[in-house]
Amino acid sequence: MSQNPHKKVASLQDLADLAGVSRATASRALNDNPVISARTRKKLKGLAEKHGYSINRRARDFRLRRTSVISVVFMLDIKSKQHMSDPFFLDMLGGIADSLAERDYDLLLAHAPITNVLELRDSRVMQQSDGVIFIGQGEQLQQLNELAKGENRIVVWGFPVPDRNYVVVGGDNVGGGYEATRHLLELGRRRIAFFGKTNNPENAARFEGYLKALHEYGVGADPDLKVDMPFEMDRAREVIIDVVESKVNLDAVVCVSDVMALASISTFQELGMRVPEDVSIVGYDDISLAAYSSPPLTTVRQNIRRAGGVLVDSVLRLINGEQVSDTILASELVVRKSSGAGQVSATASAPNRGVAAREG
Amino acid sequence: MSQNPHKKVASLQDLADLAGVSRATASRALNDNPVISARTRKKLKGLAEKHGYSINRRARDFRLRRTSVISVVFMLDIKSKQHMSDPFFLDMLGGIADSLAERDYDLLLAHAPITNVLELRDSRVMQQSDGVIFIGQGEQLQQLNELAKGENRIVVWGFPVPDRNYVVVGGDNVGGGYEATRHLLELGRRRIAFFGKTNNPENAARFEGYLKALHEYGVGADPDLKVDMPFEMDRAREVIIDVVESKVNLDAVVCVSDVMALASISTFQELGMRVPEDVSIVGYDDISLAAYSSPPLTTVRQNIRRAGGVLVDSVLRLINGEQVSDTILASELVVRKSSGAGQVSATASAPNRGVAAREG
DNA sequence: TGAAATAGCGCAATCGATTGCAACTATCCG
DNA sequence: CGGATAGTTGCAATCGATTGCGCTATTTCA
Repeated sequence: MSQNPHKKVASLQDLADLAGVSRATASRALNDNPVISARTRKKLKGLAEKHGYSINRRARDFRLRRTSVISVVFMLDIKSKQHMSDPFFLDMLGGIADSLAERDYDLLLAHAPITNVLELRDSRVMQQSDGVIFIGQGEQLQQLNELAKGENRIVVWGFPVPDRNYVVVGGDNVGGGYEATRHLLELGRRRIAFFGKTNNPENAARFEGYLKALHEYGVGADPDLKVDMPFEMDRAREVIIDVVESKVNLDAVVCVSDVMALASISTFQELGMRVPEDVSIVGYDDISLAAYSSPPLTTVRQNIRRAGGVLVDSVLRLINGEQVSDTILASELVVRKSSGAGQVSATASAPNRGVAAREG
Repeated sequence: MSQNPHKKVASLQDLADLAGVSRATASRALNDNPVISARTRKKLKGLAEKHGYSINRRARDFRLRRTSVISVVFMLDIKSKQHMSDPFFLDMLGGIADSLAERDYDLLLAHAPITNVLELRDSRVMQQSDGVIFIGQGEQLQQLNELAKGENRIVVWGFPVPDRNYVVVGGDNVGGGYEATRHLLELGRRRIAFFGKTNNPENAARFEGYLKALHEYGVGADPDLKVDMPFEMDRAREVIIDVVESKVNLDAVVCVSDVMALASISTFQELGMRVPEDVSIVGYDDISLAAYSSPPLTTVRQNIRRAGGVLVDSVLRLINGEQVSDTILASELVVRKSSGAGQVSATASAPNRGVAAREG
């Protein structure tokens, strides 16, 4: 009945009046300040509940000089489709958004200026948020590092390059590249190409894993088999066609993304090559379509949603003044067979969740 | 040299002191209040520029009792991959994020509670933002409408169902379904299936367009050809297999999404059917992979980024107290041929951008 | 029993802006 | 030359919370 009395309880003052105490007491009671007696606290919390009052986050943030906002910056141009259409990013964003919501933070979404990340310095991304998560390092390692200098609230999804001013959370790219390549080697392939630009540290690490596997199996690395793929799929196709027409001998491909792998499959098929009989392909990311391509795509899976959680966790701990160390999340090779049978997971590289000691 | 004088100019008061005026004057000057003389205004703006001062948005928002935040709610569960992995959503989100940034608004990302949208009522989505954009109506038309009741700051990407309490921006689903089907009819197909759940108004509209085209060509609609596809691709495959094994005669398929179309293609191929020789398929959305599948996918394209802009525009006008009417954005059939040649666009359905008169 | 310690709460300043109203200063005109 | 008018600017309240400090009772202990 009296669920909602006469006037709305909109502010702390209203609530305090209702309880016959001061605003200060009301504030302390709701915040579990131990200086307030249990009786008073209970009374105020009860009233708040009853009248559907909850404290005004904006006002509190204003008073406490914080924003309760974390910026998320995609380092890949959100306008051009270069990479953004990759479902990978949406999964990542979903993971981050959920984790932030749980911690009662808002999310400010942005994409990096293509020319220079430093332009962000005077933007809302840096000025109106408590912390920043970058997805990918892009090709601007220097500027990103410069931007992070002196700040202590920046976390980056990517690769732990030396001398950085930010905390890194990343997949095990070396391990992923290694497993992907090893899988092909185990299948008996020896002319294994690497498709992808290695001008960013993540792909470079995957390439390193690729080389490592080759070496381990005593297979020499042929420079012709390292193909610098553009992000845009139109142009990637052209490059593939070039490669095939130049008679480079190849029987397998490690791709830096599923999107590229799928595009490669269809290009090869159009050129009259059979997949996987003539050329066997491994992707990266395990996007949902990977399972339903023909043939189904074997790929390296990263636990993206979990990664989102770790990113959030790291940035919030940073803000909180804690020491935070980097995190490398394990990747997992997902092997799929054309047989149409189910999919089989195998070999996970070692997890390595480094957590620094917390200090009171 | 004197780029950055002694102490930081952090507040309006600092700036006012510097200029020898009051805080009030400083505020008015920066906000181009005409009551301030040009000389004073220029002086203050100059000082602000010189000292890198910009007004504190949080404080302003607090004073003005607004948030400068627009919530974006995905009506498809962001956790399960059901539909979320569809690149469609990321494109949409990108369009919205950019438009909001241009208008100096923040974005609060959320996904709808699966059980009941009404749970949002007491959440930050409704309470701590100035307006809300829903992406998709989900299957909760009633609750969504209930939630929107009395509010005047809600815009939904979807289908304009009758008696709604919100503004709708949507694609021309009837037109899209129609064009897709007509394309297949023109190819001589007559046993055209429709793959997709029609329990939401958008897909129902596409189905309506499908029926319309059939009717126009004098082809009867066979209930067996309307297949209620689950969102999850694993189960969708099973359904396709069922359909094929039940010997339903079909020579073409209209799919409600590209993801479903691509999964269908590979399933058909695995079952030994040739695409497009035996069965011709049309998708919906034109995700980037559509162009690079084998065979390349003919599909219906919606201008997603533009849609994002229109959504933002609509919700901001609503907040501003203006009258806003619904918008239906044209869709376009993108025809792709297996030949490997370029792609050809054809036939756009009529645009229909309804804009209500603005009132001073 | 009286002084000191403690518990519980209120006063009032503060965060950084906006804005109605009052006040002040030129300028203008009869 | 005096008052009216218009053009500028300042005063101070306000948005909704948090928090240092001080003030009363009440309890504790010698």
